[in-house]
Amino acid sequence: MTAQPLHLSLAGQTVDLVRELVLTGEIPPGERVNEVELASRLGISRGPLREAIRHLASEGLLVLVPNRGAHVPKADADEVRALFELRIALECAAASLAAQRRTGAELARLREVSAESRANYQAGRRFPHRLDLAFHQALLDAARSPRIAEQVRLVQQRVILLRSRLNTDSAHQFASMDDHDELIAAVAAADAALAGAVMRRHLDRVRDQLLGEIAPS
Amino acid sequence: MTAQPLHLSLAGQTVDLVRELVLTGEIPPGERVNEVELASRLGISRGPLREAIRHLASEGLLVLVPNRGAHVPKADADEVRALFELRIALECAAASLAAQRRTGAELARLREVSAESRANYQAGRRFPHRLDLAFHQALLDAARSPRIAEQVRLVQQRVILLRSRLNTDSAHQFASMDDHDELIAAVAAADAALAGAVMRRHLDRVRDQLLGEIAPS
DNA sequence: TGACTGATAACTGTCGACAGTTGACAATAT
DNA sequence: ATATTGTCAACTGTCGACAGTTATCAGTCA
Repeated sequence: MTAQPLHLSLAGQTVDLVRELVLTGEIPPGERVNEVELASRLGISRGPLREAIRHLASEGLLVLVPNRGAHVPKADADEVRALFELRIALECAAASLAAQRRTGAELARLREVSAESRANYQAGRRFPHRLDLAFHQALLDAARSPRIAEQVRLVQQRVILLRSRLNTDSAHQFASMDDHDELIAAVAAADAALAGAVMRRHLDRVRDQLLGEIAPS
Repeated sequence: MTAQPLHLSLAGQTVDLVRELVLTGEIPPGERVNEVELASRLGISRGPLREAIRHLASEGLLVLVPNRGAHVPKADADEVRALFELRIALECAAASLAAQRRTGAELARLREVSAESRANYQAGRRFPHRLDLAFHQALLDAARSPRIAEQVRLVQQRVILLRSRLNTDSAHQFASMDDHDELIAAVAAADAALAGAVMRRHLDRVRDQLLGEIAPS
């Protein structure tokens, strides 16, 4: 009953499992990860767990300290700024590419996500984070740049880690939806420069919002 | 004689070691990596080697296939284009940031590298790849964006892997040095938009050069 | 002669155990 | 009472061995 790589290797499954533990805050920032304890809790050996930990460390979701194991990083304002410089570089490029390459179907998908967001919001519910991610994902699909998409996914994970237990206020949500619609307009007009500029303004706003919630805590 | 984490863990050393094997072409593209053989050749156990392999895979220097191990990826033209879309996004952003943030010392360093390149070239020697890397590194330092710098390093590695045994013709080298000097001018003038644009043109050229050398092989 | 099928060898995936290091606690001296 | 030092427990780093999977090759049948 040792190996069962029926569909996905044990180490591969463990990566997703531990990733979820980190992103949901079940392993809170600053907390050290005990290999033997977590391994027995997951019912696996330390080998695959170690591989999973190393992998998540390469994604930036864990920090490795020699002989002292891994822990979830807790970010300060400087880290937020540095991370958003990377995110802005990637997503602005993606927005420009999307404006140049998008097909009609991809444009329709963007409008679909936007419409669902506004419907949700006007029905009194909040703007779910799920739909925000869906929008950025749809834009990434339209950009059709697999290497950029890869990196954006990794950066988005780290951003999620930052905002894991932060509540977003509704004024900012409204502004975000407006940004999204402006982006759709730029992409529809095939205006690469404008799409990049709008994305930049959007992410600047999101970053400042995050900074405002982190600093005075 | 099992563990000797005197300064760097065995797995950490192995990462650098295998990275060198891949980048120098000692393990050529397409070649499969045999864990037991390589482990015994390095005089270590399979555990640390596996961790090193996984790490390099996360850097894009190896590709993992379930139950079939790892191999060095060999890139086609599409992969070159996709990779350069990422590189352009990152390095253009870095160039713009460098134009905004550079100090006098950082500017002097850029000019120093450029001067050394031209001296080397005019002395009849070729434009060493080492100096090209040094220039991009100096620009990255001037940008002072640690997260972007991290990713640029990883992308540059993958580019090195592509051009591992390609000879660069001297006309292109001359053009590259001109691009570099234009970049310095833009950075010196603190013109972020121009710096980004020049970098984009530079990398477009480098990409096309690479594509020209790969296609007819 | 060619295609199919079963055995076999090579390799990856996983596990349990040992060795080395680190931080904390307690005992002692000042 | 405080600082110092020796001991120890907990944890990470590493190893060798076993289990499962995949690809190759020989043998058989049409």
